[in-house]
Amino acid sequence: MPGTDTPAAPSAPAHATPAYDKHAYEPFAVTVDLAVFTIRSGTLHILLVERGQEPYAGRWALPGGFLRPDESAEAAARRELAEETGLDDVAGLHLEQLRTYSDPRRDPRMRVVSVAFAALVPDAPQAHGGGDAARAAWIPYGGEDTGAHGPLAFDHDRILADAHERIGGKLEYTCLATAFCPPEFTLGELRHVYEVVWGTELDPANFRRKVLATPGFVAQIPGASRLTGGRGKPAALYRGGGADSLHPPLLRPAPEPAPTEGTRR
Amino acid sequence: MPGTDTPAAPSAPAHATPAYDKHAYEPFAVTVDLAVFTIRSGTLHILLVERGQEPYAGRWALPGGFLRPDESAEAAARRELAEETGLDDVAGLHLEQLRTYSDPRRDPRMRVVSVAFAALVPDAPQAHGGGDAARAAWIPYGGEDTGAHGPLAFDHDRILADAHERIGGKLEYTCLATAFCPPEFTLGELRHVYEVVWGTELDPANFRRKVLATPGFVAQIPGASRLTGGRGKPAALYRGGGADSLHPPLLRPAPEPAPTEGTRR
DNA sequence: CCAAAAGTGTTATGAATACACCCATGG
DNA sequence: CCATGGGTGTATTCATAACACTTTTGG
Repeated sequence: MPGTDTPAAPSAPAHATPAYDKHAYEPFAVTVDLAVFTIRSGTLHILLVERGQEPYAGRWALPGGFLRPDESAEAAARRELAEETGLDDVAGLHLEQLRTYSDPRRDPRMRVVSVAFAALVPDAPQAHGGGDAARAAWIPYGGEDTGAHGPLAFDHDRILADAHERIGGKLEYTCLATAFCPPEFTLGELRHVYEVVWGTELDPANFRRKVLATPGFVAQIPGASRLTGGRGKPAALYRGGGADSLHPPLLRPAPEPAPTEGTRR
Repeated sequence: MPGTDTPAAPSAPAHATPAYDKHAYEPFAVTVDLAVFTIRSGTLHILLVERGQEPYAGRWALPGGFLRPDESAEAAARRELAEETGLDDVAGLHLEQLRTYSDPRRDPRMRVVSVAFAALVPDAPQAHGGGDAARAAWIPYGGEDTGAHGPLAFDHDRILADAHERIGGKLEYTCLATAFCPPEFTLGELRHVYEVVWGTELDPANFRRKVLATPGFVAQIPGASRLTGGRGKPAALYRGGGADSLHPPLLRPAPEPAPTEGTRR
């Protein structure tokens, strides 16, 4: 392992320079798993595939696959993202490493270490057939309870929850929210991203001010405007502004009462 | 891969239930690498080991090692932490997964996927001999430039920089700083953690108020006080308060002038 | 007495909140 | 004309930053 030559690797000759004995150890499979979020019909959706085989046959699972011998986890994740969503412009999508799940018993078949990623897709393409045999679909995200998708296969409920938490947190101090939006969007749509991911309501006026006061968050498209939802005044259109960090941050409202414990502040 | 049974795994029979063909693929080695920080004589230090063999013989590297067949990356990291630091109470130390580094060419010898961790040690034990053959030592952290430790082996400069950035960020919105401190500490010492990690100076008065106003950040030890650095008034002693999140956050001062670009608000 | 650090107080500035209010559109 | 959402204005509240000042120690 890069780092040290420790006795932790049994029978690995510490002096072997060009290569270790590649088959001296029980092999690890390394995979990527993807939590792909989008907003469809006003709510948060997640891309899932239905498993055809045991274990967990019939359950929903996160899309994913093996690392190929010559690709990094990031490359594998982006490849899977393209395959599973059927999109072409995958290059521009937000894709971010979450963490690695390595419990020895997370897959009953063999030792599988999985690098999990979170991805955001602006406009969900059709449920799609997918490049793979497995059926893929956009499923409403369940949140705390496992919602419409029921318990997922393997440790994917955990991964999904971690991914949601990460995305929600990143909205606070980055301009990530625009990654959920089409190239041109209204401030109402941008606000809706926050509301859907956080599960809260935000004051439209204050949100507007905050976003506009942050240089580089959004840039207005001069003449353009669009009707949203039929009713109401046409809204000005914006593009992402190039910035990626948010100073000062846009903190989500604190989850009011501490459960069974002391006062806050 | 938990998730889908994709054709991404060549020659893996999709119907094989109890086990894949374990040796059908080029094996991946999975390791952990540790960025272990501490504060020694007032500055940030990092635990490094000196490499004895090629590649990168003579260079400093992050401590680390292989995952054993039956342990998770977290377990392996904690085991390595104990081995390399020589500490016993490793159970209570802060250890957090950073991310996974998987570039196909990051180790010239073979395919190595490494799960990196960041750890904090309150009082640095002696430089120690270490359980391993390699020499280990606490080296002053270099920051942007590679400082005293020179370029590290493999991609460890990158890992170390990522770890430092993560730690610095987490100080903002968690109570992590107490993990750098001994069980009993003064507010000046706690402030020093922030200053050393962030590389800035903080107003003692405001820092004090902020910390005390956050419920659960610290708890005063009634009668106790201690002299710090010889000079000055004796300071009250505190313990960690059990909370782990910081609401509202303690933001680090913005790095003053944007390099070549617009005004900041 | 002086330097240094702990600890207290005060003020000014800026941000977030919670509204009230007007505008433009579809029904 | 009314419901709906966009957009503007404003007052209150809260947090922070900046800095003056007192206290307690070692030299």
